[in-house]
Amino acid sequence: MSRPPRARESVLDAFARILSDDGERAATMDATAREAGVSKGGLLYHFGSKEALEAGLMERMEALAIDDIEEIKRAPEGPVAAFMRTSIHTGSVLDQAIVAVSRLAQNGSAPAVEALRRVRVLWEEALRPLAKDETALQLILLVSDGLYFNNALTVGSVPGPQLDADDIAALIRLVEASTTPDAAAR
Amino acid sequence: MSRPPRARESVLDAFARILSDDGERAATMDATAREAGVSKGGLLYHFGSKEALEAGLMERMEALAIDDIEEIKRAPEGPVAAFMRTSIHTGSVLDQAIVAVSRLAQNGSAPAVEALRRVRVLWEEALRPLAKDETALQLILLVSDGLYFNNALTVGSVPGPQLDADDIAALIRLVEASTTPDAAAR
DNA sequence: GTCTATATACAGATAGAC
DNA sequence: GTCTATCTGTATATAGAC
Repeated sequence: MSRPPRARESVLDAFARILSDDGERAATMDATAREAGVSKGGLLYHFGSKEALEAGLMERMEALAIDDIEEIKRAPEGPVAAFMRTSIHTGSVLDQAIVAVSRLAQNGSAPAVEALRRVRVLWEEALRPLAKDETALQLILLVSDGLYFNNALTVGSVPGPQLDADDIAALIRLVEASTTPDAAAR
Repeated sequence: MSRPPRARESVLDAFARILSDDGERAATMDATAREAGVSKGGLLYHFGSKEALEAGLMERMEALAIDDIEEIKRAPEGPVAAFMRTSIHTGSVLDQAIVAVSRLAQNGSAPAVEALRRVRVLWEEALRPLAKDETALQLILLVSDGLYFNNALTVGSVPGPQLDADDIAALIRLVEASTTPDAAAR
């Protein structure tokens, strides 16, 4: 838990940004080094291979997800609403990390698929006590996945389908009404 | 509308299969030619560039989607249930084409993003008359997107989270109850 | 229409100077 | 710790034979 070197963090920032904004093909070690302001040799001092760089990103994503789940549990609007609200593109570091890792997963990285699945299980466990049954729980998670999928399609300068704040609020009310046992009693 | 050459179709089959099963990085022109049983030169006779190959795949996806929507409209179980059921991984050619194009979209292909958006609009238009309001319509589409996202994460031999037939049936009932005006009257 | 051979560019990774 | 220079493999694309 010692503070990590600044250059190492800059490299991870750059790698996540390029993966999420421009896609996996663009996220070369060369482009990552340039964006981070270091040379390719400098990058390779901190991450000895592309695989190691990807592993570093996944580790960061899981740490951010664990923090996020603790925040969501204490959210005044309730965990379900907070979870859904943070599933739209907020531009948060966690958001970016999840989209970045999902790009790796979709290009054949088994460790990335496993890391995403672990995070999904953490969310399931946090939200299960609030859902009226397993089907309701899956509905909440699938809507969140759908929001992420739409975020993830937005590459380069072409925006995907967008929902505004009112749309999201209405969607959260509908999902809560369908999935939580005491929705009518609120 | 003349019948397309067999070799051309084989190439598109192979390209879609590799994109969907192994990811964008694996879907090289070399691997596609090998899988289709033609040489690289042979492939390049039908598709003069990678861009042309991608465009060919998108055209096929949109044609399949248009057919699929007509089928869904006439489904005995109702369009919403039929739409959701075909959103899980059925291994259909349309399924494979959509996952394949979404891999291109997530690697920076603007035409792929636009093609997927056009298909999404077709689904919206087909399902809108059945949803009680716009929020309900978006819920249906987002759950479908979520199912696709989970399919899409399944690369190589690592399976993503899976729902069995009973889970899907329960999910369809819950979504229909939340989104269609006459659900109680059934 | 389909093939082989080849040109050009760029990826990941190594060696070794500073 | 960070750099430059370089090796090796592989991607897209072209040229031209059959």
